Amino acid sequence: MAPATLKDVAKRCGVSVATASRALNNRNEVSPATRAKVLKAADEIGYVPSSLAKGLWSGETKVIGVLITTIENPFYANVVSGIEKVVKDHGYNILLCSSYEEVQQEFAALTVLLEQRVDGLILAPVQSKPEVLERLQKNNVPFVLVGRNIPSIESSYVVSDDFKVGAMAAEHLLQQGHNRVLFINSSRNYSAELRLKGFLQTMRQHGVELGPEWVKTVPVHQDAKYSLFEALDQGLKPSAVFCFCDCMALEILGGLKERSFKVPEDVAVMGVDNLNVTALTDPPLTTIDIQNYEMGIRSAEILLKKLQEPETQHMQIILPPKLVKRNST
Amino acid sequence: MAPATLKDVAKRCGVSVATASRALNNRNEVSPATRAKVLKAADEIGYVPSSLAKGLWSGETKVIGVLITTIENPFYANVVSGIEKVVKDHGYNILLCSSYEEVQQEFAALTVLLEQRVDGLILAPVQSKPEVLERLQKNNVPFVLVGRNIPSIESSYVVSDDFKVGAMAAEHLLQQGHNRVLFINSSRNYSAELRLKGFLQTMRQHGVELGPEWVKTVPVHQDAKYSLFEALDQGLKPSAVFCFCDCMALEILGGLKERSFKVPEDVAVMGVDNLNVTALTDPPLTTIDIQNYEMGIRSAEILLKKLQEPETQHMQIILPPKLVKRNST
DNA sequence: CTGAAAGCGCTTACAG
DNA sequence: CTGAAAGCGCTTACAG
Repeated sequence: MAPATLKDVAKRCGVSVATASRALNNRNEVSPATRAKVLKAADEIGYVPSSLAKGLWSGETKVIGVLITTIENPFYANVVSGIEKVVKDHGYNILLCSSYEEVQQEFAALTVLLEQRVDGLILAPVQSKPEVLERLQKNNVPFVLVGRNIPSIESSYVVSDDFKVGAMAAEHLLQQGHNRVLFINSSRNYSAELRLKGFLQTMRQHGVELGPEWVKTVPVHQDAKYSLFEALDQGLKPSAVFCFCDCMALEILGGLKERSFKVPEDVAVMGVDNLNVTALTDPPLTTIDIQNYEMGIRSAEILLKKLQEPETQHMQIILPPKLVKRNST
Repeated sequence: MAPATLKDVAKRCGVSVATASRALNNRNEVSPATRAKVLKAADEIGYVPSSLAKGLWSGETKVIGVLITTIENPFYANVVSGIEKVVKDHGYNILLCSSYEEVQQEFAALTVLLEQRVDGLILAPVQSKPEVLERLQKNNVPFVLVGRNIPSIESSYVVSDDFKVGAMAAEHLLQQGHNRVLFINSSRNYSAELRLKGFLQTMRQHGVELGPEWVKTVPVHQDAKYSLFEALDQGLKPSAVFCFCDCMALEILGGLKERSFKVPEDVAVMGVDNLNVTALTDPPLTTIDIQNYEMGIRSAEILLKKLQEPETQHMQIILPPKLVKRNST
């Protein structure tokens, strides 16, 4: 049985759909008696207005698309949670899509989001190429990048100072006496590029030149520990491992355990994201806090502003990273 | 600028909207030449069909509502990930809502989901009362419960054998020599009730009678460690703590650390969910695997079946729990 | 204060 | 094979 319609409500209390609509939307042209009658009828038959019909008319769906790599990464769970907190208060809902770090899936998800006529979009793009954003611009959908920027295109974004993240890690590890540092990096998104750049440059400034064998890019859908194993099997003897994110750092912790390395005595490990659990791992993980939740909050705020005032200038927020020293380094 | 419409496409290549529609939907009444012309025009102006208009016509939105407590709990991240994997392959998308364990927010989210005319719903209900489900039934929306059942109403669900989860924990802890076990439980959802029942009954069967002071219910939005502190401050001397879920167990681990208890020497700890991180905590956490991801998969499969064959009987799946013994007990 | 009518963007009988 | 028309469930000028 199809859901009740406005027509059903109108019929039940003997008014026109126009009047029923006005009564339910609290327009002031309706007499109190009529309004009461309509509300009662609507309640009795459990009427719930259709966002589809409303959206078709108004041009807005009250739905925000959120396109991330995967919600299984607690970093994004934190971000999404921040987004949700903000948009919910303004009557918006979240349509969640995942790219799983695959360009193709990202593109497919984007199509879905456009079909659903989301009012706006918050996304963490898979790669640093502009195709996806160009499509969004072409379709005139307001969007905000979160966590990762795409440098070749003008847009709003909320990111961490990723160059500094890399530099900060290098400085910390150098200070702890490490110069044989393996960098376990993500695939080619811009944040990964910047962190690498900051990391290598800082190492170099301190006289440590790391060849390409010291940088491993983890293939999508693969446990980071295999990248570590690959390095070890190639004869590398890292005294520390710096990971693109805590998720990878946890995998590295697992890999080191498997190969009977002690952390931090044999090998130090550090990550990025300051996930909740990192305070409780064995050993507690040194990491860099990049304000995950805050990123979600800010990106949502910017998007809402764009929705309210379409002429808003692009806004760029770069949050300062903060070292969280624990016992893994 | 509003998105391109079918009318725009039709105008651009000089056909009627009817023909344009048929060409784009691969209906076989269209001549190849016309079809090509239409597809070209659609591509040129970046036409993306409106799900709103389609949905209004067809009565289906291709959107599945997912209503959980919070995506920040990795258990639900796993579940949602499983759901997503299944529904995506069938052209469905996920509208994600959170209740934050509040009845009121759950109800509000439900309204939103109904307004958006989701084709179906997968939810982890906040409490074990039937109001929410009655509303769904009244609105004739197919739904599947995941993780938590509501016993007073006939429905489809995918859950763990929660009584057994509690019993299993009790048996394991008894076997390790514990009879002063503090149960840190969730608020009154049915899984929590069942786990408690299984736990207490098994303890009793082994001659261990635990008074109500040995069961603490964690208030919503509060770190579980405070419930532990409360018990300790009341003079309880637990030799072990069993937690409703790993999230709480992690918080307990934190609390014990804070109060300088050694785990498992001073106090043993165990949780439920077998979250990824539990293998890497200090110490690695003993837990019970309840097949989080699989729950998502199965619940989505059932929902899809209901969508395809509305007359499908209710289906109940009770997955067997499995003890994962690590070093925290 | 209320109703009939038009229209939001689609799809599909119904004619031709 | 193609088009004009009706309708999905709403909202809002336009009359009255």
